Formats: sequence, structure tokens, C-alpha cells
Amino acid sequence: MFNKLHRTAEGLIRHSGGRATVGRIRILSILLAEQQAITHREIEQRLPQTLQLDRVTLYRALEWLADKNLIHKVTSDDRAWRYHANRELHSHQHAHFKCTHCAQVICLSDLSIERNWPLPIGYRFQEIELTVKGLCADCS
Amino acid sequence: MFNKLHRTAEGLIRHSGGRATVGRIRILSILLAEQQAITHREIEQRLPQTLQLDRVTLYRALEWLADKNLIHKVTSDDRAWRYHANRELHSHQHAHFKCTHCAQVICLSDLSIERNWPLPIGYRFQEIELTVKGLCADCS
DNA sequence: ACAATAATTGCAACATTGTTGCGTTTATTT
DNA sequence: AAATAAACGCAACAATGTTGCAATTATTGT
Repeated sequence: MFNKLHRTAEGLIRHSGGRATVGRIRILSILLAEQQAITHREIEQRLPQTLQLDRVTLYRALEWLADKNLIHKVTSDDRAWRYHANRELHSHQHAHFKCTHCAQVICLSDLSIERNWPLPIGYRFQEIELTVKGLCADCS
Repeated sequence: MFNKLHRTAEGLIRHSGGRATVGRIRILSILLAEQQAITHREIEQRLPQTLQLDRVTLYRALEWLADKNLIHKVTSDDRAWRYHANRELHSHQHAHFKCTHCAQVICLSDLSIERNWPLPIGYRFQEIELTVKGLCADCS
């Protein structure tokens, strides 16, 4: 079943017009297999022994994937980006939940956010970042 | 008029049951004088030549002020906390705006955020972080 | 005003996350 | 299989923040 993800990942990457390197494919597979948004560190840990990537390569691959809209970055309060695969109809405009105890981050995908926020005059809206904090089911 | 802020700051600090040190008073004065949420670095720059504080001291003072609810921290996507003085009736549950061009951060204080977010079963709500991103009046 | 003491500070050293330049390797094209 | 452009890995760096510990300072009690 990992093979399936692997092939999905490779297809998505080729479709975006980039090189299908082992690293990119593996990283995207990992993110596709994950329900939550995970950090750079957690991605590294999920890489097999046989394919340890340099930190820089990992960052660059993630940046590329985000550019191509295959994944998206989630801001957090611990100074670490978290990454999550973009499923289709998974709009960018959605909220995230972060557990203040175990630091787990999930997407609250059913929360659609209206974009008509009343900004001061002259200000222009681009996007929104919304994180609800609290305790997840395991920690509460 | 800076004297007034100074005295206000000192009063707030004493009222919170901590030592009214020059550093704390100055830092709080600076934050009280500021409309926007500013970074550690920006606070340092606003310190007078005669009172340059160590980075560690600054961090610890800010942590203490936040603990006492005299200021609050704002998460951002550039891995740097921003700090803002708590005016009364300035609830913690409000949104922030960050300009994607000049990185200015302001509080959208009239945006009250409902706290009834539909979380998955077993999850418990604590607080919310909402940042609207876009261009400020100067940059758009 | 002064000594005692407990809180605060500054220094040095470290941790983490992320970035840049550059020479080498690799995926793709021909 | 060779050419070529993209991707990689290394080393070095930058920024933000934290920890331990000895020195300093604000407050308290006399």
C-alpha cells in the first residue's frame, strides 16, 4: 500500500512539471500518508535508513512542493513550520487545531472561513491563518 | 509625556507584585507607547543608549510581563514573537493583521472571535490565534 | 540609613530552525 | 550514451530563543 502512495506522489510531481527525484517522491508519500501536519523533524524521522536526506535538501523539496501547491505550510507558535499534503477540495482557507500539550496539529477542514474581514481603510486582504488551541482527545 | 507612560508602567508592575526594575519599566513603557505589536529586536532598538539590556534579560522581562498579563505575545510566520501591551477591555481573543510586505503587525481589536468552534469529539477549546494577512495601507 | 535576602541581571555557551553559495551528482532529453 | 539543466550535499552562516551560574540590585526589616 505504500507503493500506491509512492505512485500517487510520483504522478503528482511529474504532473507539476518537475523532476521526480527519490527524495521528493518519498517526502510527498510521507505527507500523503499523514493525517496531521508534521514538522521537518518528523518527516526526517519517517525517512527510511536507506534514504537520509540532508536538511537543506528537505527544506528545498518542501519549498518546491509548496510552490506547486502539492502541500501547504502551517505556522505554529514554536517557530517550526508544519507541512501537510493538499488533498483536492482542501482549500487553503481553513483552520488548524494545535494541542497545547502534545503539540499535535490537525486541519479543521470543515471550518470554512469567510474572507470578508473588516480591515481598516486602504488595507487589502490576502489570506488568513487561524489556529485554535486547546487539548486534543488524548490529552484532555 | 514619556514620564507619564513611565509612571503608568511602574504602577502596573508594582501592582502585579514584582520588582519595579529599570528594565521592566522601560520595556513596558515602550510597549505602551506603541500601537502595533513589535518584535524583540524592535524593542531593543527603542531602548536608550544609556540602558542597553542583554538579550536574555529582555526575553525574561517579556516573559514575566506576559505571565502577569500586562502584555501578550503574537505568533507570526517569521519565527519571531511580537509583543503588545494589554490595554484593558482588550481581550486576548482578537485577531491580528500582518502586512506581507512590510511585516507590520496590528491588532484588529474590533474583531471579536466567537469561541464556539466545532472541534472533534473529546477536544477541548483553550484559545484562538487568528492572523489576517494582506497589504497595509502604506504598501498596497 | 544599613545590612540581609531574595529576585533579577549579564555572560557564556548552547539548541533549534532555517538559509546561502558552490561544487558535485543525477534525472531527463537528444 | 552523452549533454545539460535541475537537484543535491556540504560547509558555513544567521536569527531566535534557552539554560546555568555567578554577580548585581530592589526590597524588607531593623
